[in-house]
Amino acid sequence: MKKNKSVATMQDVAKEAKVSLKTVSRVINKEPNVSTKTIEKVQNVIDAIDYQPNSFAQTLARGKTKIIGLLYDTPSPNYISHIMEGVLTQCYKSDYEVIIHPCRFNQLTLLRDVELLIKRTRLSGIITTPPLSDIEDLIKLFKELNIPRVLISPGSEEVDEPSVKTNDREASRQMTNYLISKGHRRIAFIKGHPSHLSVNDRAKGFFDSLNQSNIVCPNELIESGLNTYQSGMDCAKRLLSLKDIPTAIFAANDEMAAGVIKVAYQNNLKIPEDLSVVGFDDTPMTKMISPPLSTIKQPLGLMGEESAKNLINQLEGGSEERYSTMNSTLIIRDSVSEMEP
Amino acid sequence: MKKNKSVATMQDVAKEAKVSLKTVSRVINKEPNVSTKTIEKVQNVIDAIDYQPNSFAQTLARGKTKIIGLLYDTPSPNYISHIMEGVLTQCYKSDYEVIIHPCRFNQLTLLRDVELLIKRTRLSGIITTPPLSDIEDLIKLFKELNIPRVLISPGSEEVDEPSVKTNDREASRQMTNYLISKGHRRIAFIKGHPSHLSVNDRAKGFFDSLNQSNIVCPNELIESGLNTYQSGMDCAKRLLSLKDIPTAIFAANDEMAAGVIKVAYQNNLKIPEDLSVVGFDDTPMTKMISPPLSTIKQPLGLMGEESAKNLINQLEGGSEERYSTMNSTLIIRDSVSEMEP
DNA sequence: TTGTAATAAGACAGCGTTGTCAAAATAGTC
DNA sequence: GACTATTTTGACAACGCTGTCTTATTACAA
Repeated sequence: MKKNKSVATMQDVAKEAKVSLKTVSRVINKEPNVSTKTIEKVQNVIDAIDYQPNSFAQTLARGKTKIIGLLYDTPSPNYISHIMEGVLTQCYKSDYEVIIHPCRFNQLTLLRDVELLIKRTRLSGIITTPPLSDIEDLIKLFKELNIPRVLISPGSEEVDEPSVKTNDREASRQMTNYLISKGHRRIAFIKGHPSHLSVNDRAKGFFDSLNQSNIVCPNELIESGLNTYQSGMDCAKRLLSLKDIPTAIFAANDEMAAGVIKVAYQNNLKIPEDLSVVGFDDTPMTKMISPPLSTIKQPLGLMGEESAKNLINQLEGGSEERYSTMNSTLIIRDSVSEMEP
Repeated sequence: MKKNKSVATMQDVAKEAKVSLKTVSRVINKEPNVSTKTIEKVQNVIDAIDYQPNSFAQTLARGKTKIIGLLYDTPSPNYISHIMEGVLTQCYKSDYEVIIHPCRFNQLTLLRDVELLIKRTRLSGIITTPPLSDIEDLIKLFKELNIPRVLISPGSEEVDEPSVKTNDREASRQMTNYLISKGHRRIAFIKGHPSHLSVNDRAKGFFDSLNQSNIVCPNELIESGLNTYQSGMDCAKRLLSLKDIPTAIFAANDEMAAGVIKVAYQNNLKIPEDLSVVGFDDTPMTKMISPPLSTIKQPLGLMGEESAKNLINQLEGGSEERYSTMNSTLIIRDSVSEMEP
């Protein structure tokens, strides 16, 4: 424990600036009641010796951490990396650390696992991504531990929890409107994984639009997939073997839409001439398949930022909105054709 | 600072088990010279009150952290999320925290930024991903700060730094061999971004194979892209407007390969009948485009694990290999045709 | 049994901050 | 100029753990 070449400490600053430890502390934390002269003096020393406060000592002394946990469960790489980027950006600004924690949705130990994480790392707040945002037991745990939290895209319409949502239902409605405006009337929908509630909001928007236009959708046109490429193919196979196939298929995510396109080609259907297809998520591959897929884009980075903002706000006692809704937008490419009248 | 309902502390354990603080500490850290009876007694109390050591106090007292920084610069979501997964898995096992830090490759402040990160969070070790692994100034900084590190896929052949590499050159050679075995002789190659050195190892393997088979590759068949879909298209446009177009195109990554396929279709070429295409990376979209793309897969998760293992080993004074090489493997799908003899 | 070595347990001082409270300096008033 | 307010600074004890050094206990031999 020699202090030979180790990092500069508050002591060093205090000694050099000829003030007390506490005064240095005040300057660092921008506490009031320090004369500008002193601030300047101390700040100069800090800059000169490139002093950085030891966050562990700070944390210990303060009795609370500045760490946010981001919980996720094998989402698409695209999803998590953009959300993460947003969370990191915001936390960096506000001087919070982020701990990324992969969970397994249907693992028995999930709850214990998360509880340990919280206790072990003294997380000050938590952000969850789907499908974790819909696990009631998890939310109950948060409540019990009394830990501030923000849920990203929880599925159920009325959660009484701080959350960041997107207007997916509305975006779906618009997309369906768009299909209708192009003359489509026989439109199929492929729902997402049953336990991903938020993905299933998308179906609601689809029906909203149909109802609005008084279009009746026969049951045979509603399929239920598992969010995967393969399941998209499976659903498409069924849809395209109907006697009267749909003129357009709306898949609840891009991967399934890609599966649809694959099967369509196998059935010698041209896209969009013989079949229009749209997806949801605007994953990078949508630009690379043929034809480029029309889809809906969530502002993932912003959602990440917003949830961190919301959480930090809770932690620092602000009183802003607990809920926020962000806009998903239609991305129109070349996978939808105008129907002949 | 009441100790009202806060978390259990070592004091609590010590009092309850009727031993000294130090003894509890010994049990927790599995230090020697504690009787089994005492261990059991203490452990029981720990379990009973669900005590979790305060890592901040530990860190402060120990004088060193157990935190690993993972530096990345806007790689593909697929790449970073899999690497991250591996790093997290390994660190979790060894009880290290991970801080993910996005950097900007060509940002002026990069060095200062990283230096601050290290000082501020007292990182005990660092893992870098490409292209950061190739920034000499960055590595110089690490050396100056004397911080343990592992570079993932550094480009230059002989780095004297702990690193985790893949045998991309060999895999490229094999892929090229495969093309040759299918009867292709006029094969084009699209190189990657010039500053991503590791991506350019892939070109070397290509030439290795050609040389081995005594095939001469005219300059017009070598293009240089930027790792993006768009640049793949640009290169393809040039290649496919040659008088004598290649029968196969090997792109240094999947995105560029997808661009090639796009342009090929625009030129009314069938794939693989009229043109064979292969990529590199096995990104998820390779399965979803038509035809499914033959490519090469890096064991990203394992690479992440391996780098964390390597780093932790350095930190804990082990003496294992500083370098490791992992195997990338050919993934054969349907984008290559057998040439007529 | 006594003496000695080995083993087990404890006392206590940090680690680098911040919070509390008291003291000093300054400003403001009559 | 003396006397309050007010603002600015400082002393000192936490925070919860680990390292060092001591002391107590046990094991073993003679």
